[in-house]
Amino acid sequence: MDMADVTGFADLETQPLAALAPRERILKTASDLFYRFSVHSVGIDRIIAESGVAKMTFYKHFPSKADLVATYLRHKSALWFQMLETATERPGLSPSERILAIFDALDGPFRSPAFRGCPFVKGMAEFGPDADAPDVQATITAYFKDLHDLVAALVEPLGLNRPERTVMQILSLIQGAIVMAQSTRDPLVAEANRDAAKLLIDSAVASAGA
Amino acid sequence: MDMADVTGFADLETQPLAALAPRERILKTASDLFYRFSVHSVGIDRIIAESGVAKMTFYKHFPSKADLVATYLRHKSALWFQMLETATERPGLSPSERILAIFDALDGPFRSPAFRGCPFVKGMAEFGPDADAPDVQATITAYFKDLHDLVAALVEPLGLNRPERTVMQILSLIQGAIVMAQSTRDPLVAEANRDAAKLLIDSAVASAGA
DNA sequence: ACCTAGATAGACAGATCTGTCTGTCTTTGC
DNA sequence: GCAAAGACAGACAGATCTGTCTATCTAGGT
Repeated sequence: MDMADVTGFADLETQPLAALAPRERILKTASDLFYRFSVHSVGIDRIIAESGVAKMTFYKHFPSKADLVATYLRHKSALWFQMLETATERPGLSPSERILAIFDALDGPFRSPAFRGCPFVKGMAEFGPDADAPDVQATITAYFKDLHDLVAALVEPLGLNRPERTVMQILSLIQGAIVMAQSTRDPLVAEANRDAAKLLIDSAVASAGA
Repeated sequence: MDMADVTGFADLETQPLAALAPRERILKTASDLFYRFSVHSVGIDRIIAESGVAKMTFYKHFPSKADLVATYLRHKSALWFQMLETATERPGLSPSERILAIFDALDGPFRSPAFRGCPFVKGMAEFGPDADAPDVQATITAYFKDLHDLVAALVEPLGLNRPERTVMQILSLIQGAIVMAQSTRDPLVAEANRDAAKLLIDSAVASAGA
């Protein structure tokens, strides 16, 4: 699936800020600030100022802050799944290796000093089920469903007896790795959890073959 | 370690709200609201109103909101470690079973409709390394260190070759379970991760014995 | 050259947030 | 029964937040 068609963000990550069109400049600035400081800590005025845009221009492109937040999360989701798909769809990998490729892909981000954890776990913290922001909540819910479906699709070819159980364990190792990478900055988290996942998969495959 | 001495919260969880002294009433109200809606979403005025306390009384007991937030987190930490210690120190458990007891202890909270994830992961989301709230950040950092130390102490008697690696994997399964329990409400997360932990532990013990 | 669409700067309204202050009432110890 | 300490209600200040509005400027298409 080509996310660029859906989001229209193009290569927003590599362009210099000043060269971007207003809408992309706003989104990139907001994305950086939201991820770094949390959504509630960053006001519209700051995003306006740092993206060098007029207030009316902002509200022309994003009808409300909630709208910008939802767009920010969809943007993060698109980039993240793009990375995951690149890693897992590499040709020549066995079904098991495709799953483990997720943990290899995590290693780079974990080592980045800008890494601040999972935007969607952070999103749940700020916009939980009791919040009043349906768009944002729907985006977060969709992310977790999509990640589940991706892992489920990778587990399916293993032909396990209880695939959902293994899917849940793999997802736990992924989410757990992200939390651990954020709280301790230990660079070995990704590798340690990769090995844990391998053990789980091998064991599940072995008992399915019996 | 007796947390009650350190925190002085006593049995704040079971008393009816009106019977509590002002300080405890404030803390219980704030704790519920912060956990449910996030810290930044709940203003002092709301805490004042719902705890039925005067504003001056509030500021007499808590010099600032940041102070209340740090106290809230220390309170949550104390309760959580109390539960963990009760579960893991039960007599008659083998070293491995003590570790697995953590996942058994998670099962109850996961099934509670009031469950909203880990207060400290949420805390990191709102008060990350770039925030300006040293007390709160220190409390969060201390929590992750304490949890690490608790698991490390449980892993130590297993006599593994690379205990830190197993500690990290166990911690990942714990944090991952919490994230998964919050995002999906699947009641089987705790059990699935308990089994994953058992596999990891047995495998690590086996290769240490060799 | 002109006209239109969109960007710019910045004032403004209304709500909300933290924290301070005043003055009255209630409770408690002696 | 009384004095002292603490809790009460609520106004207030100053900052900040989202979102609206006006009025000017700039860039492109024809």
